[in-house]
Amino acid sequence: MSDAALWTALADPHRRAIVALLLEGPRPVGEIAEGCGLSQPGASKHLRVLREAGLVRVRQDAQRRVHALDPAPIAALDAWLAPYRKLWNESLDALGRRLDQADRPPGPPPAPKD
Amino acid sequence: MSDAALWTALADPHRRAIVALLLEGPRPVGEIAEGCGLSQPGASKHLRVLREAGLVRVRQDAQRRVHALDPAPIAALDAWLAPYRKLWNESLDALGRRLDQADRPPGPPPAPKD
DNA sequence: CCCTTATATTCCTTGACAGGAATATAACCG
DNA sequence: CGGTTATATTCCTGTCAAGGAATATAAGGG
Repeated sequence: MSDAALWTALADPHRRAIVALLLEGPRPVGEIAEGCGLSQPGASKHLRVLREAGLVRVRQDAQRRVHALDPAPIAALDAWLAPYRKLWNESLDALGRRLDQADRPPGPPPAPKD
Repeated sequence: MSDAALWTALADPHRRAIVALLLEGPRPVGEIAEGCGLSQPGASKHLRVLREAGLVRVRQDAQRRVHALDPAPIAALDAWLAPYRKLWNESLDALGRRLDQADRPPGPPPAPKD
């Protein structure tokens, strides 16, 4: 639930692989294990972490437990990212301006760079 | 540089704090340490990780080493996030539809979306 | 040059976590 | 109920990363 849990959940490459796999659709544990080259207990444990981070939800289907992505935490990540995205766009702008200048070397220097 | 380095760098809460602080502007190590409640060596070590992940770049100013965010990895994160964002938007749509239906239980189901 | 400031690195200890093997639990089927 | 499939949990072990203390390096100032 906490922000920290989300980050630590996604810090593991196997768990990112699981998440990527689940993007294609819900899957039972067995398929996830096979699809990611994990042992069954391994998959189970990773899924637990993902579940506790809220990234995944489970639906019981007979003996199978079908796991699916929960979009909410993704939104949280997106929100976290937002302020930085601004920074990134600004820097693209700056790059654009710099390339622009490169075309016409002479002229008044805009502002001291550093 | 690798994707993994980026995730593990951001997995640590102190490092996320540093990144958040640097969002407000470049800072020398000392200020970062103080601003995040870290020891000086602690800050130095975390900054190293961030640097190796490409999240931060350094400019030398006399004895001080001024650290600033590098926007590129943020863009990488954004790219990673993109496919999931679609999922998230779809789910918002679905929620909207469901609420819609709840208003008028009977009636012909709306046309398949896509 | 010595001294001070600013930062980096090393060493060490501790705690978290991943993976494997074995076992426990749960749901279904005859 | 006994057996079978599907999944979860436990125990153990090794690895790795974080934090603290001490020290090294670098740059500047008198």
